[in-house]
Amino acid sequence: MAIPRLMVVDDDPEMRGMMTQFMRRNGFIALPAATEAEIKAHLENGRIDLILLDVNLGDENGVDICGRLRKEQAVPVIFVSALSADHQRMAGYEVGADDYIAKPFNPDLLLARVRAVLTRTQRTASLIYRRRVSTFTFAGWTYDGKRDEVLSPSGYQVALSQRETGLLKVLLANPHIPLTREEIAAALDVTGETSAEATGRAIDVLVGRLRSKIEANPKEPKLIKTERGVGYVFCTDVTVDKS
Amino acid sequence: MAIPRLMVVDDDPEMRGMMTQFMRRNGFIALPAATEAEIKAHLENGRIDLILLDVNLGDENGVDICGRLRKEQAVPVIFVSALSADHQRMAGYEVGADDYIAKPFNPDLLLARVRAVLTRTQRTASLIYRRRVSTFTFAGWTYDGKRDEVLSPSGYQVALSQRETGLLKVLLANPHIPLTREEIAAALDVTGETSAEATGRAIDVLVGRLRSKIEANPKEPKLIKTERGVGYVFCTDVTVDKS
DNA sequence: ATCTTTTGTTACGCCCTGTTACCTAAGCAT
DNA sequence: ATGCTTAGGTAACAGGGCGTAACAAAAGAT
Repeated sequence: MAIPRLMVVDDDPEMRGMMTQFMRRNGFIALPAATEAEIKAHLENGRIDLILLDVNLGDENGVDICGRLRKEQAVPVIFVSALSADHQRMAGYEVGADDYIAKPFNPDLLLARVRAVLTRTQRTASLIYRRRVSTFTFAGWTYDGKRDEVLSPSGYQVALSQRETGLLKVLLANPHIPLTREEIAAALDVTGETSAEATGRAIDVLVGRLRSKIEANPKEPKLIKTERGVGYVFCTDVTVDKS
Repeated sequence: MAIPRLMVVDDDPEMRGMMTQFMRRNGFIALPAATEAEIKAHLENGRIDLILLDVNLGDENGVDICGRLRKEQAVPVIFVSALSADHQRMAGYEVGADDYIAKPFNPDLLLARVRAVLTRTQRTASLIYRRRVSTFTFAGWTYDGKRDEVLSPSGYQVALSQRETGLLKVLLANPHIPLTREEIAAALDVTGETSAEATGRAIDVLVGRLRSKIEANPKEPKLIKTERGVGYVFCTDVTVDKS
């Protein structure tokens, strides 16, 4: 994909310049901004893949700005703060920040988080538009990419519901990558398996149903593992035979 | 196909700009408009594939405008409204809106709806104007494009009713594309097989009858699949031998 | 006019899917 | 270890979508 375009928002000129330079030196396009007006200007002037947002912007509050941004468009935001107090962290997450990092930060850690958020959002995007018909193989199982059924290692046909197939597709597209329930729900909605906003424990139940069909022992899942506090991972290699 | 050209109609400059930018960033051509005059100007200056229309346009009412637009030309319209009241929603649909979304909206959801409407209208258009007489082959079956019968893979003649033939034509014209019951009904009426507005479960029954004639095992359809909550798909490649 | 064929409607039942509730397992502090 | 708290598994339930048999209405055919 194209070079990621970041926006660095900080009212302290020195910090702002430092971070901008740092991100540029590491291969990103970085645009500095100090005020909400500048943020908006940048957002209107071109694609922005990620915002590094200082929590403390003098008169303006970064958390509030983030809240407003997230209501309008889905730009990923990483909070940067000099105050590593936990309640701040919480406030940030509730508004919909994608991550949080405290000043002074380890530059490598910042890079890692930025890349993580970028690949995460990229992932969902790639997931959404992936519609190719291919045959997938995992742990002896086969899925032909279109039918609502899988072939077990012993060659048995196992019928899946549409929703289960959708979940399987999402997992197959993201092997070894832990997916949150929100990501799964979003992918299922957009890929058009069915509509319906995911509320409550729907994903848990769905995972359970799929496990009961493709796991040898659903009590001890080998394919779809639970990442406690995070979500689910499909922890098997997947080979794709394009057709 | 060409890049879709959208028109964003909203009297709030901020909202208008934001939505315009957002659609542009996602690969569309987006033209902002605030008044009915601007709408008309844009419509006259070039092709418009879809209008995102704010319901509340100060003095003018979006619903009224939509009604006038639809009388003149068949531009798809998605309503955007800050008021998610149901009667508003209904009013929108009755005028002929193609979809409806409430502010503040999930950007991904908006994108999904826009894409859905665009492919839907593109599809029906191709469906309506396809009238050529050709011979179609699918999964060993043959349909000569005019008679009310098909030849089975083993060469048997299977008589179809007019309505069943119409459904088959619609499906043949749209392989691998899920069609809603409304789309099917509309296509059946427009292609002139018979008239009659589709009410209730007519399409379901019709699909069932066609399945019983051309599916080896109607209980496990291989040709006409059900897309739960959506409609039906003809999931077989179709070859067309022009005559 | 009567019979036959086509086509839409209704009703019933099955299956899919999200919600709820309860229980167990995993952390965590003491 | 023991008890407490919370996340996750899952059975049971409910609502709704879909297949389809049976009926009714409409259109031809004889």
